[in-house]
Amino acid sequence: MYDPVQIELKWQAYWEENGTNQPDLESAERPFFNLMMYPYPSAEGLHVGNLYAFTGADIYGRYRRLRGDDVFEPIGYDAFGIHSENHALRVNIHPTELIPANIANFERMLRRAGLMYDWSHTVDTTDPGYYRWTQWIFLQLFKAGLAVKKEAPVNWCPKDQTVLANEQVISGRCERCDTPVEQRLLSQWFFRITEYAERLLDNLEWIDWSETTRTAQRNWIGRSDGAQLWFPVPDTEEQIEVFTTRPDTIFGATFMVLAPEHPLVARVTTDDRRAEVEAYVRTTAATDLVERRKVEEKQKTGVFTGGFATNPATQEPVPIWVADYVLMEYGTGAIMAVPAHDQRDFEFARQFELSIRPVVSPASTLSPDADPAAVELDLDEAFLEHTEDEILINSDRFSGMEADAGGHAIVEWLAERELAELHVNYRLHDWCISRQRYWGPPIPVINCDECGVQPVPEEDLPVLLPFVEDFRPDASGVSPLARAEEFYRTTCPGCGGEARRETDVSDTFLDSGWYFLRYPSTDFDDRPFDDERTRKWLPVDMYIGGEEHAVLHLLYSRFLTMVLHDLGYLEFEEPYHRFQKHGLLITEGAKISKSRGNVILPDEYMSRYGADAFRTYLMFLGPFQVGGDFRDIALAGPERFLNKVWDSVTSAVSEGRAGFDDEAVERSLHGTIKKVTEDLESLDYNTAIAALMDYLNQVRAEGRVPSVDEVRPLVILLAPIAPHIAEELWERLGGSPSVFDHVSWPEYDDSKLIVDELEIAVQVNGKLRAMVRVARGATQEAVQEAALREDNVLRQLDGGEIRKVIHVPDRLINLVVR
RNA sequence: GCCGGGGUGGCGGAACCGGUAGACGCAUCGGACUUAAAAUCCGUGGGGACAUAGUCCCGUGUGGGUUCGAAUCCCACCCCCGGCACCA
Repeated sequence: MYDPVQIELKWQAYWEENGTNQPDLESAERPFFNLMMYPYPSAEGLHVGNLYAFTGADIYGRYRRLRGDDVFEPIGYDAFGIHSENHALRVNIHPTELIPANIANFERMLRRAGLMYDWSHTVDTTDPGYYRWTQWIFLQLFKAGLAVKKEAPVNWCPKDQTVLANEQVISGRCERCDTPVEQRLLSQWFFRITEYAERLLDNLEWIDWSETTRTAQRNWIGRSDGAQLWFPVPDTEEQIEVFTTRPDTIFGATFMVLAPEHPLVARVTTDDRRAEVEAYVRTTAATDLVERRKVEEKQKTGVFTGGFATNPATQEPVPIWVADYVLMEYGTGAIMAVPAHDQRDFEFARQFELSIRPVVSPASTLSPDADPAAVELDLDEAFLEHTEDEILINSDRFSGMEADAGGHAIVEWLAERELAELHVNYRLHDWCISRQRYWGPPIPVINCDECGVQPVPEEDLPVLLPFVEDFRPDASGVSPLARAEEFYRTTCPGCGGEARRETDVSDTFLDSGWYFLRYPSTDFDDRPFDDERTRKWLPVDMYIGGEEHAVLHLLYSRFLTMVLHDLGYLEFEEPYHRFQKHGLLITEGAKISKSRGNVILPDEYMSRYGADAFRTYLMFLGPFQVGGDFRDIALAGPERFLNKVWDSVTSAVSEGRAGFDDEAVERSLHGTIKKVTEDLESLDYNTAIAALMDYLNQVRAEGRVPSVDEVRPLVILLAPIAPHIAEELWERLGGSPSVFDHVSWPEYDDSKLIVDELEIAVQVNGKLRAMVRVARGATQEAVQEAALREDNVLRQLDGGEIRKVIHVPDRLINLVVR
């Protein structure tokens, strides 16, 4: 009988010895780079969710290989970062010890899962030979003016006295001690990704990605078209700049609101209001961002500054308020408030009894003889929706105009006085890459009192992460590296004087932003990526990964690729030809997580059923791109299926019959090849497996022993999904190993799919009443004649007159009597 | 609130462009083999009515609509999952 574990060990050893999975990176003729998102090597080991994703990607790679491509399928480890560091803190083992052990464990598990990895080209982001080039990329951005240092708020836990990453703040509280988190201003490094916002958005039009992923990126970049407007502050030189998507509503701007951090707050505040305003600003600063943005508590807060600005359209003075519902990091940090047409402004106006002036209304709701420049309206809530016939009202000479056109006219009119211009605003922020942590690549700059910020010379890279026994973040709010004197004390590359190294490390997303560029070039240690290798293998042909990275990782890696392209290092500006997301694996209807205690260990299942059956099951339980429900009882199906495949092929071999003696089986074979080919191409693995099961059921019908020719194609079609058993059976069929080296994908013949006679559905008034056998391509007359010979059809017709006949050739006929 | 995905037997899920709903598999039940069990094989398999083969009615979240014909298209609504969220 079939012993999966033995066979799997045999073939894994064969692949390893013969370099089966290592394409010749120099001379491959049809290079195909099949990439999957590399994992973070957790202490728990390989998660079934990881394996689900890798298996799905691997099947596609193996399929391409059988189609004749030279497939390069590498794997690596995203081993730096907060995840790894936090885990090290929790178990109190130094990451330099913990991470290599985790990686070794991962590699062991990955090797037994039958993945087509080229183990001679792996990447580990914590290897100095890798992060040297991560630092190099930082330097290229620095030199191009795309890496800048500026002040930004960070999350600060006053009890633990440490900086927290956003991921560590759970509903405004520290994940460790539950203390409400505060904001602190720190000087940090940013990559100016906003410079690339438009290009990142434009290219989404043509890259071959899942639609949902492109939509997610579009939303994240968040382009808004509108106008920049300036509200002068009387008796000063100041103007308050605002961004709005509704310049058409400017006549309804009855007050202004500044974010508490806005630089003009102090300037516009009058002396009698100053104490109150400052108190408000201080309170806001002490509240964390997450808490501050909770929208559920509808109560708006804010204070009047005592100051006024001039509405450039009405020339009326409008009061200036400060409120935390205006965010400094979006737009200009100041708004013109139009309570009649913005729900937030409306609520604020109601609460503080500010005036509300409607300026847009559907024409149909106004009385025909009313003057649109003087309409009285009482609103219960802001009027937001757009109607076909909306016109401007109470807007001086623009009243009566269609709203959109009116908005344009208003901007043009104000532009003459340099008080307005059209403007595009993005939700996307610059990418903060500084981390006040230990476990990451040190940011390669040196601060000199004389020369200022100096980049580390490229020949001095890598800046090694020193071993620091106590890697805990501390009260200072700076990286633990700031306590390592032998690390930060250095000399200035400019003047040679005493200087201090940057002690922050960079974000993990910088490590993962370029790892795919490294894979083909891991054998070069004097360059991040070799030009020739890169030209041959990149951009990535197929990238499969989780939707959770739809924005951050996929956006950052697109950005870095564009920058490296602009700097002349890469010929392409988009890193991935095709990206497909995979679905989420759940179990018994619930999300898989450690806290639920329903984590599934692939190791156990692979020992019990073999990697092939486990792979087959994972791909069979639902559509790969949607996900599915893991129930271990259902593993029995794929296990039986592979057993039957084994049984059929081995008995076919011992009987040794060739050819096709059953026309129906041959036809079914061609149908199966067609179906499986199409399904693998579109990643519909569940239905591909169903088609293989179906075919097997047919060749085995009534205890039949199939011929060798009937099962040989089956073995090849199965190879991407269950590679070990396919190798073994291929060898037993007399093929020379590896099946992936010596075989081409079966072709189907359309002419073999044609049947002479088929069953046609007969409907009466749209309801199925009978099936009739007719010749293929039978005419409507012939089909109708056959249908009218059926008792049941005649009974349903009940002698009535046939008023209409719908005939779908080779499929259905519908007789309408009514 | 906004964006995206989804709701089909006891369960996981099929169904191209509107054309035989429930492929394939799991579980169940019945049978064969066996001293017995496991494994294996054969059969059953949405609900209901009349009914021995059969025939009819109902049935793809809910209510309407378009059509000869709707799981599929349109309108309104309910629920679930994921992401974003005071974005001006």
